[in-house]
Amino acid sequence: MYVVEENLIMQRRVSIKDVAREAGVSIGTVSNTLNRPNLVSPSTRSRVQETIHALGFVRTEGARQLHGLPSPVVAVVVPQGADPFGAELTHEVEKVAAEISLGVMVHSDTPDDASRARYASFLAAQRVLGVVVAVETDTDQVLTALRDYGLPCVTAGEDHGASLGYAVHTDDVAGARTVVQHLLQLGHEFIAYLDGPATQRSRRRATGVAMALRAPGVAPRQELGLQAHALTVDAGREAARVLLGLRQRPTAVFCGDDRLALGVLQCLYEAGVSVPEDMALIGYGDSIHSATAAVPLTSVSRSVPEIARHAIRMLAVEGAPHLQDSADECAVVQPKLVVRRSSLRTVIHH
Amino acid sequence: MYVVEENLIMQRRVSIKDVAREAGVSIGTVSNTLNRPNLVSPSTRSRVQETIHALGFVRTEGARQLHGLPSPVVAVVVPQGADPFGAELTHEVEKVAAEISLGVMVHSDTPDDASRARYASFLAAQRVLGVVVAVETDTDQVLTALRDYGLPCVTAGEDHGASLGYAVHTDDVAGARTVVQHLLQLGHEFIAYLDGPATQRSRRRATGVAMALRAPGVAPRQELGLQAHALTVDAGREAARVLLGLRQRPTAVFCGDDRLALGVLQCLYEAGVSVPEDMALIGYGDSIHSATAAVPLTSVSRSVPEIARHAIRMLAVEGAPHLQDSADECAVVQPKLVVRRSSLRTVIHH
DNA sequence: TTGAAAGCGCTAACAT
DNA sequence: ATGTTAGCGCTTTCAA
Repeated sequence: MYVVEENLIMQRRVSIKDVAREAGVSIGTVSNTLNRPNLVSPSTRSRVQETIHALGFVRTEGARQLHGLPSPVVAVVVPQGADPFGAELTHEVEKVAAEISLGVMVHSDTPDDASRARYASFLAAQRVLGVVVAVETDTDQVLTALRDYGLPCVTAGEDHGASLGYAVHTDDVAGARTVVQHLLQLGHEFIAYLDGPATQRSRRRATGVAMALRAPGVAPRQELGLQAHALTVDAGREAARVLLGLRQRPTAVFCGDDRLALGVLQCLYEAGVSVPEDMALIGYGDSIHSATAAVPLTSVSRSVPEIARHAIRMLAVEGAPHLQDSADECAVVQPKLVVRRSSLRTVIHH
Repeated sequence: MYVVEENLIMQRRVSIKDVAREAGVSIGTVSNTLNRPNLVSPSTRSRVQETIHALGFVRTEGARQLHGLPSPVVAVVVPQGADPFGAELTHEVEKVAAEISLGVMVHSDTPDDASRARYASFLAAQRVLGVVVAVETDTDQVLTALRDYGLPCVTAGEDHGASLGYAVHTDDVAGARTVVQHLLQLGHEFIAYLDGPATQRSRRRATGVAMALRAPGVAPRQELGLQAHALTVDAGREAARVLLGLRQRPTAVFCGDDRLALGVLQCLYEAGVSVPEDMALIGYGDSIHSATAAVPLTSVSRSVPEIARHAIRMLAVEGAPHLQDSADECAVVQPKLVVRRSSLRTVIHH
């Protein structure tokens, strides 16, 4: 208490020295109390701890790092603008990181080399443990920028192309296949599949769709593939107009992204087409939008919490290079179909 | 180049010393080149800069802080779980922070003192410049925890109670009033107002609603106040059922939160009540959900980018205590009504 | 314009 | 079990 007041006036931080002086021990003992308590006698230990508490001492992380100790911080890079996946991943990474006392920095990616170099060097200066990269496009450029500064990276959610390294993503083939299997079980005879511009992920979804449709025992049915110009609500709405203009309309629409599905839903609402009665609608990603849509959307969960857990684990491994020469690792998590009202044939009132 | 290879093998970081040796100058000169380039002769300066580049040298922020330099990092504390406002604010804070080369750490708040103390001490150890607090409830407890560790705080969006300090929020009285004025202009005769549990913010909205309805020149009309048990989609859906059970239904519903409005929309959709034809619907917050809802929602934007800008400015001021004795500051930003289809009397097809 | 040197808060090796 | 001490990478006087 006595010294606290002094500090309030002097505006000087309480350092390990102050604790040492006040507790009548050396700074080495204070450091030991902090880092290797078992080396300190119980009586001294508790006295030091009390002093620490009384003075409100908090370690300066910066000073620890000078001794090569890893900084307890990871970074997440997400696309600029509203991105449900990026937001959810950030949140989940933060939760996992907190469990092992790691902090999380966020950076949004601007698609330009200069700004990438800027945040990469910033993170390098902060000596962060590693970076979780969750950008939707340009993944390779982002990875290159970060690795230029020697930052350990793990790609989350998106595909990395040629550049190898740690990565964790969802099994989109399985995800898409499950959706179509679900629709087939419901007896749909005409299924439309709407996805965005070709990416590794959309190609995997297309594969899954095809696998389900061509599976042995599945009778051939009507199908239609549509490509939206982007993974946005607007693009989804536009695509839906095409759908509604058809001579014969599909009885179910599977969208490769929740945002597309939301756009489709907007269009159907305006046109007075009921979901799921007139048309079933399924999204992908199980973003925050799925459950809160006017008609709660059946969607495929990418298991973001699992992705986050893998990512942090990989970074922790990189941080402590046990097997420096171990091969590049890539984890794949299984998606989960979340069935909601938008694909139910019989309307259930809860 | 030569030394780079060595470092790759030795796994040792390039320090200011290496640069000095390689460039044939003292470390003081390197430091000056970095921080006060004008004190260094052009020729030396460029030679040092080249060496820095060649060696891939990046300053260790931690070492700088030992000299009392402020850490270029701010933190944001948001509620745990999906919170559209928290997510948007984090994103906007990050954007503003990046402009002045500040990094951003995120922490989600768990409503328990121990975990609050944990992240507060973590942030204190990181010597962050300050903390933007954007929690929905328990604001005072969070502020107390952070201030216990001497962290400069600014409350964003939510109200702080007794505890003073920097704060920035939206003028909710004006926001709510604008909504009701909008509905009155559209000729609505029976307006329902649905909000969550009483908070300072909901009380301000109620005031705004009352002001608009009791304004001089406004003829008395039918009105109805409803209170949902929480600001969630589910709570909104439940409340909407009450609304639909009424002998006479309101022609417009104003919700104190977008999530409530989404719930109402779900219920109306199931019941076959068209928005806006049968019932106008307005939300609050202009979250990501507003524009993407099946019927794009008219809502009140809280001007999150402005809030973020104020918050960062306040933190920067705290960081550099010019006027230590200046009074506690509180900024209020004006909300904006964003009109979308859900409140349009005539349906416009785009 | 530059270099030398002290010291920031802390850890860890070493001495006692 | 505890104290002493040499740095870690950097900034910042102070001298030259």
